[in-house]
Amino acid sequence: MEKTDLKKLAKELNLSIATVSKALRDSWEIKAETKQRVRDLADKLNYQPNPYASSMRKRKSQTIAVVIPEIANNFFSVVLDGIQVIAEKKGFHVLTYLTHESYTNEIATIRHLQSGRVDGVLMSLCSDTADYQHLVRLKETGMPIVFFDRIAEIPDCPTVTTDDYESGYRATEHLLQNHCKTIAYLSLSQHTSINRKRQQGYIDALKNLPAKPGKNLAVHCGDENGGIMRAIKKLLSKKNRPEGIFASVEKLAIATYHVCNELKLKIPDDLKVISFSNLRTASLLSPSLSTITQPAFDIGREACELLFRKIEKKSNNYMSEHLVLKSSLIARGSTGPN
Amino acid sequence: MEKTDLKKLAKELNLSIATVSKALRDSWEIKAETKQRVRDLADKLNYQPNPYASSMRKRKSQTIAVVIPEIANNFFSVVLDGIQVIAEKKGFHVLTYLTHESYTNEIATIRHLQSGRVDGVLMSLCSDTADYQHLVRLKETGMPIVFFDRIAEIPDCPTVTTDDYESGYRATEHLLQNHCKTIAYLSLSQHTSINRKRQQGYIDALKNLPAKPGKNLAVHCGDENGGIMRAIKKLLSKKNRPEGIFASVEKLAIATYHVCNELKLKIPDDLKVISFSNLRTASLLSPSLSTITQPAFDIGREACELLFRKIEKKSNNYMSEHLVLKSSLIARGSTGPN
DNA sequence: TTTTTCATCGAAAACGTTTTCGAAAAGCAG
DNA sequence: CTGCTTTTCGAAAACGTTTTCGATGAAAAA
Repeated sequence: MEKTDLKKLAKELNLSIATVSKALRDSWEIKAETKQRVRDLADKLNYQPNPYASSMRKRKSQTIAVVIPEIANNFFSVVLDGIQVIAEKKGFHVLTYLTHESYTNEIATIRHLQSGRVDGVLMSLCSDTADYQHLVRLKETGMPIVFFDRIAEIPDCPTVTTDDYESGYRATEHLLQNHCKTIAYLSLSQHTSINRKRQQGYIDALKNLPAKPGKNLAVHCGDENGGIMRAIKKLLSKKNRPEGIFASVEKLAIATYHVCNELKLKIPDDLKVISFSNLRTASLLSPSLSTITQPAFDIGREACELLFRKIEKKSNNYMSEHLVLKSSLIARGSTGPN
Repeated sequence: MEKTDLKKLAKELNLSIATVSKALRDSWEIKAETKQRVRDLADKLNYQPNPYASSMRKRKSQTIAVVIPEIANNFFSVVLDGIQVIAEKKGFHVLTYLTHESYTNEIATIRHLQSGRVDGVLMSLCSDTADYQHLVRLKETGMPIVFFDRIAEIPDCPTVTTDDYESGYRATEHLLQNHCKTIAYLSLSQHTSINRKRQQGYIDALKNLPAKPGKNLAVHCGDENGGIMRAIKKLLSKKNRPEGIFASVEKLAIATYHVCNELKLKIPDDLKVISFSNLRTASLLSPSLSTITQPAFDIGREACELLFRKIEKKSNNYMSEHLVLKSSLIARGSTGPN
């Protein structure tokens, strides 16, 4: 069976293409009976309008792009889930692009997105993106962009984040309350917006402590596996190793667990650990992992809804919105007193 | 800055649209010097060809669709990673659709895919899909489809799976060797292809045991959270509860852990557990979880490469290929003797 | 010189929609 | 029967490419 298009329907029905098109879009200029005839045949021949022809004519693609550093990561995959739910509800299609934490990949992807393939972009920066030129250019073409989690500080760009400063503060405070005298802060890179905020929360929490632990131990581990393990092992092998670890991303907490196994360090006795994480199995780990958990699904939902607000009324020049959702600190065994 | 198209470039360069188009595609009919002039201006004006116009004219979209039951799941997100890597290498774009384990969603999605929005489809069925009509119809339009993991038994459709029967057999055998007298098999649904194979492996392993444990305890839990927990709790509350659990998907193992916590059952003393799973934290769980781990990334890669072989030479009518990758059984604490 | 080839380009027709605008027919008032 | 509105439809132009085919002039062959 050949694909059926408007022309075929028109010929079959002795109507013009224009009439068939309008009938299918339920236009008022078409008689009810004609509409029915058209719909019946369209159903019978399983007519599906060609989205590319339609997109070209209407100059909109009914498609959005999601650009994220990685997908094999609970946080991002749950965010994506939230995005998909909203997009589907709006009848939009979702193209996903992975930068794999590579700045050059990010630039190439963003550059491609100028083509008009999508009507809007949802994005989280890769860890070493420090320059926003490519994003500014994309924005200047009129493309609606909403950043989430790892945001770019660009004027008039809506963002969805969590209360990273407060969470960083609370996590550090939590470790201090559990009698850690020295606390190391682990991150992938110092460039990201969230890292700056989380780390600032960490620093300020340390400052406010009456008995200052003094040292500001911030370790930037890079984003590839070998480097991470090495950095952590080095940190934990020092004679004056920290008593607490605050991991700014899940991956670092997992690595810490593995290093502790290797070095025969017992959590939480020898080392207490807390981490930003969306692991659904956090409570089942040995020991269970204390986490600051971000509302990933809601981040996706909200970011997507924000984007659609931009897409639907281009004319909104009221201030760009910055949504901040709350993370929750869940204390578990890895920071426990026992 | 307005978007630049071929017309604009042509006018600027005093050339025809045709010439500009051909120059950009490096056609032999265009003088080298002209090509350079065109490319220079295109770069300067940041020209990006309109993909929809191009797709319409060339009647191919450079896009593939991935249809999966869920994304917030380590297995599927890693598969997606593998797919994306290959697709990007080929210069293709990836549309993802989630069925959320809903058959009606699946039908609607597949129906939409008849529109020609994509050049090929990679798919894993949702758990209660028992009828393949919609897929057969899509295939009959000439759309290349490759199934992975949860496959549809359709003639001439390539598939990528793992050795589910053997793995089911080995997992059961492993529990038997660790002295489980009764073993329950947990699955979401009895409909899926993989479930049939895994369960058959389980059944056959039980049969071959000299001292037959007799009972074939297969429990189909459904796919929503409440039901799963309830089914497992009921199973483990019976006085003659099984000594071993073989979970056919990760989600069921996690639920089992939680139920055991609730019922104060100790793994592996009171109950041994093994599960199909791609959890990266399996070794860090309490106790560490014995798993049959599928090569998710490779499944994605291979499925995508198979799809591209179909897409590139439509004329391949040699037998459809069925790739079977090996899963690996990793024995850990949850089936341990201690 | 005339004819033939070659190199380089442009005109125009697609691809399948959507939309504007005008035409025809039908209804209605006068 | 005339003039007017209303209803229903179709012709045709766009959207931005790609591609076929013919045109042009220059170089090569006769």
